Amino acid sequence: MRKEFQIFDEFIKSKGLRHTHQRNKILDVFLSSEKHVSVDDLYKLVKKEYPDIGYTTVYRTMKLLSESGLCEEIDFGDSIERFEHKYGHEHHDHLICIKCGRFIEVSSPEVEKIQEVMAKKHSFVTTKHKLDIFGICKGCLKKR
Amino acid sequence: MRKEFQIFDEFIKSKGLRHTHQRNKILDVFLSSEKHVSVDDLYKLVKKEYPDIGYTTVYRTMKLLSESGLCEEIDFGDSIERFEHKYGHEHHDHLICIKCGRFIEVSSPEVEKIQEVMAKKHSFVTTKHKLDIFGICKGCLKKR
DNA sequence: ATTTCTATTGAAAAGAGTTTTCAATAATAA
DNA sequence: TTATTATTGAAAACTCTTTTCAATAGAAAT
Repeated sequence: MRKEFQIFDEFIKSKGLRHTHQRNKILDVFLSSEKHVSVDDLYKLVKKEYPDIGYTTVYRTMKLLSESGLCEEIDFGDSIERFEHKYGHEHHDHLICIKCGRFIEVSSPEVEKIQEVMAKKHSFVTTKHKLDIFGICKGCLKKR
Repeated sequence: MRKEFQIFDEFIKSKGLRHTHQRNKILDVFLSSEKHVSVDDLYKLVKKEYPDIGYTTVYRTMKLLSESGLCEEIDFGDSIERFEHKYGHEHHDHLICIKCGRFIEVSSPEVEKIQEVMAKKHSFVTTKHKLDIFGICKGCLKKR
């Protein structure tokens, strides 16, 4: 059993919630999709394998997964909520193509430093940051 | 007359659009509010001075201002579209307080460098970036 | 000035995505 | 097995954004 299921089990227990087939199946489908999925994306994926699971349950389960720390709500500025895998994934930033919408996950330890410098300067206690770099990707450049 | 009105005039002309009282008044109110306003925020401000101007017109005028380069649509992740002054304002990043929602505009030339390094690494041609640093501000820290 | 043409306006409706409601059902403890 | 109550799914309600459409008002031509 993947570690993620244990984490979710513990979260469920600690909150006094209940185990359900739906929740397990939704977590399973989420884990097998290594992308940034919206509720609707995930609902469609879930539907393929488990047609009886409703949209609302997917929505609510994703909120629980967020709370449990297994995923994180991200925002690419298109007003659609997406969920990113969090367990076993280092913090990273995004390089987003404004032509095709594809993105690359990148790491830059330098940003951590900037975060700290800014924090000191303005007496903030910082918790996290989000850096999105926009541009045109290799593929889209070729197409021209 | 502020330079912004000239820019807007030129934009209007170049697009074959028309001058209207409403558009001028909305731009005027926007310029006098040095904050990040949502359409609704701005509508309420406009309403105070010009009660006959409708929400839709405010909405549409902000789209025009964005096109003309006088403002930029920004996104603090709360699914509300906000507009930031652009003319006469350097690019900056945000230090956002997760307690009170207030933010500080900060500059960090280092991020530009990171952007370029990332670009080269992944054969991207980058156009811009967006860095939001989250944390707890001075004021909120004191309140504890 | 007046007429003509058509961009603009504001109210209302439509969209799009998110969140809540509620009766039926299913998970857990007794 | 029974009792309790969290969960589910469909539908409705919300919230913010965008479009529609008939009436109005700019701007150009007369």
